Amino acid sequence: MSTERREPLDRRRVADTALRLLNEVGLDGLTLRAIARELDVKAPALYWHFKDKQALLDEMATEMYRRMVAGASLDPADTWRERLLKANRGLRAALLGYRDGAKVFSGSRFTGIEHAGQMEENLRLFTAAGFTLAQAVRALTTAYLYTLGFVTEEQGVQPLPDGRREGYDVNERARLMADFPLSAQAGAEIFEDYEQHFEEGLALVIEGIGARYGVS
Amino acid sequence: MSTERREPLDRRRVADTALRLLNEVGLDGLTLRAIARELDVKAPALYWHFKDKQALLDEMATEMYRRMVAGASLDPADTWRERLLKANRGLRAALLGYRDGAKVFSGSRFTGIEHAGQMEENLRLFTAAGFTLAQAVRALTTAYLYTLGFVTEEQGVQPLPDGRREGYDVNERARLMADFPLSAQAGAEIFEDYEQHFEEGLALVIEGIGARYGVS
DNA sequence: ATCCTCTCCTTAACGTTGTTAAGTTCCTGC
DNA sequence: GCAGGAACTTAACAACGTTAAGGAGAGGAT
Repeated sequence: MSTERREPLDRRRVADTALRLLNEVGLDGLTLRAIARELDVKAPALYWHFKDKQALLDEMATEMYRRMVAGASLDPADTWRERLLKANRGLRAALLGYRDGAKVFSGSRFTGIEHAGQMEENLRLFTAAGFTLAQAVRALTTAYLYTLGFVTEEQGVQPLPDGRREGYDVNERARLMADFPLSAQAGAEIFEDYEQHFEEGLALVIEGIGARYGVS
Repeated sequence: MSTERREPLDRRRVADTALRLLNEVGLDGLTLRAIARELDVKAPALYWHFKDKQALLDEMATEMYRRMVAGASLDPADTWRERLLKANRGLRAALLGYRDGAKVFSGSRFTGIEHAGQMEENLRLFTAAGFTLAQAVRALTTAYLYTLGFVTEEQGVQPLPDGRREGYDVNERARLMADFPLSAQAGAEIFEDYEQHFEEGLALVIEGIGARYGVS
């Protein structure tokens, strides 16, 4: 009777399974018991590999980042503008790839220092393009924080790729805001077409970097 | 023996107390039982005023916003640049005023439409300054999302006004990153002097708005 | 062969959490 | 004096993160 022993878990496999489950049940439904069940193991077993749930979430965030980097085609010959566009579009896509992706990501910390590779590459490209190190850091983080804020808000309104959480019907909203004509009219500008609005905001940030730091 | 009856709670008073408690115990410690205790009431009593905990958090976010608006000195004669500076500095200060303020804020939704007043004012100022409505919305939200992302990250590293969460010692970090010289050197640019770095990023966004939309 | 030790997991349990159901008290209008 | 609603309490539930204790199996040393 099936004496075959499952081979031991490791942090990566756990994080991998947890990320898959995240898309099915969301962050609220992501309990240690549910993750353990998926791995054919009991919940306390996870404590052999992680000191607590936050450590598991940290590993999930790190794994998200690994996949993002792996899926990115970063050409060392990119201009800094292209790099900023690619990196932040890639980040947004990566976060949107998971339910509550932005929340998990921004609530966690990377395990290890793998992420430094990508950062180093970016800083190298920017300094080579004429930025001081301080300017490079400011440019990259400002765009990064904008993207993180954007997707956080986006996923707050649209937790799932399809469908919209209740309370954000644009017509209903406009009716309530009859006394605030501009705000009412702005509804479409806020709650529709996130793709294009993200691009526009990112363009603003990039434009600002070019203008303020005088780098073309 | 003290036949005096406490006068009934209301949503505002509950949210007010919860916000005060938030600063003492943080979001994790903010349980319904703790809030109720503070109000000299049992936990289920809160369900008379709120349908669930999220509704209470929503009211807290709304109250945070109310206070922010009340504490802001928005001159209708502001230039759009001054307005963006004031509004976003004010937002950051408001969020930093509470432990986990950014998390509570971005995880919640406003109750009612009070917030539309401020928004209307901003849109009016921007359109009067020559922005189209779409541009005005994009300018305001881009800055808003940057600020939200910034403070979220800031409070992730520095949950309390003083002291720093473990794992972010800048020297230790630099040692680990010996193989990534630029990243190592960038540590100070990332984890020190949030005040100034916030200002610099905000300046970038504002500069981008001016440049891209051709409004001086 | 026997014993030891280390890895990896299970069983059982603890305290706490958000939430619901049912009952209680007090005030108001008729 | 009675009905009814408003504003609570008491009691309980299932589920959660986490800990303590122990057990199965592999590998090496004696």
